[in-house]
Amino acid sequence: MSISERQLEERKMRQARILDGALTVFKEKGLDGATMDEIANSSGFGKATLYYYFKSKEEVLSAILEDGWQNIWESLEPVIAVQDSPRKTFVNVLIKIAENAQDRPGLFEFLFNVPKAIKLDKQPWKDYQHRLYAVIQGLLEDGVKKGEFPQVDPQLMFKALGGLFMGLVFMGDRKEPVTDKDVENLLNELITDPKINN
Amino acid sequence: MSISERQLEERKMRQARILDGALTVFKEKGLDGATMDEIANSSGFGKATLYYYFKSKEEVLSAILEDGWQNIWESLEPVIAVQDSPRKTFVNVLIKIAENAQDRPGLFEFLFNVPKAIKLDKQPWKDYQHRLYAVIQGLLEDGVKKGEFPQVDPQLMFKALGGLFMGLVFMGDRKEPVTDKDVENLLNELITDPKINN
DNA sequence: TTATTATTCGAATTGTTAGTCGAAATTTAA
DNA sequence: TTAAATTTCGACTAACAATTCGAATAATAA
Repeated sequence: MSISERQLEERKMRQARILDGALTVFKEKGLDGATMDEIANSSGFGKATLYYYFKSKEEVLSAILEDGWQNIWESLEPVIAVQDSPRKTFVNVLIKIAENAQDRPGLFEFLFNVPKAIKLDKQPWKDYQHRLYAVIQGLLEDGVKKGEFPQVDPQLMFKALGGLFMGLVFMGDRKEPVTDKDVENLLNELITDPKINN
Repeated sequence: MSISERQLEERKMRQARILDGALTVFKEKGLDGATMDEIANSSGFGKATLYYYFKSKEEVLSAILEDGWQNIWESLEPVIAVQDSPRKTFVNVLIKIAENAQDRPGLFEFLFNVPKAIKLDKQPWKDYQHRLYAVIQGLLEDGVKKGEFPQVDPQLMFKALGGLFMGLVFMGDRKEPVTDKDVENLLNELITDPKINN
């Protein structure tokens, strides 16, 4: 008899616990500043135990990113699958991401910001990231084509919205969920010419 | 007789050389990944010599940032001093920054991106950075007040433009200088509603 | 119960790197 | 020319941190 279902589950719990502690330390001390000793402390295990569950420090980091991106992606799939106008789908995607971010504060900022500081390819989470960005790009392009967005180069819009959206979701002390009103406001604020509104 | 003018100058040259090599290594290996041995190699000195010119690795980094920001700021001062419409001044500021960036490729991306990865306060270059951001904010606010920009929350516009501008200056392989046409395009692309143009 | 397997962990090991030392080479100036 | 000052640098040290070791403890199953 090998390991039981329950045992497997508990193992996953312990791994998650380690990942949680690691995230805390990574965020506080940075990727290099974080030590395995601190991660061990912060997650309530002895240092050597970490190596029972993960091959290396790098693998701990990878697991955080892999897990996180997989979660985002899976929560997004149903939203993307719905056939609707590009603009509505786009708004729903942003809302869903914001929901995720609110569920696990800290994790998502990490997910979106850490990659800049990482070199190694063959990181499986990059695949999720690329898929997400491709979907958003696609929605923007379709939306622009159908006149649902201003006739801006979708690339430009992507970058501008990126900055704005990160600000909305990650900054500030907002505790309430992000609504479609919020996202529509974002879009309107970005593209409204005062000569028309005033 | 103490050190001569020429000697002082040569010393500065050597420091600059070290800073150049350090920048290369920092960009390639990251702040923590960069070793003093590599920096020594890359700049053509022995490791111990680095410590003759700088107290520590951290001081090398500080010097890069301090130098860089000071240069930006000093090149910007005359542009800012000119009394003109906020929008024109704003455009000129962006152009001047782009010029700087083209003069020393690599340095400016570093200047604008590294700060996120740094903790320690009392970094004198932060002062330049804050001054620059304050000026830009001020120009946006004045410009919005005078109707030269769309009636957007200047904070939002700041963030959106930040992303776009970085894209314009740092990405791509563009070798020609950034013109006011480019910047005006940027602004127009961002704020133009298709219902008006088409 | 008892043998086997899974889990835990502090101590030891190993490798890495920032920073120091002391001597040598070079430059300066008298 | 030569003594003092400046500059250079390879080898050494000390600290720190990732990873491994090996033994102990706990859970499982027969």
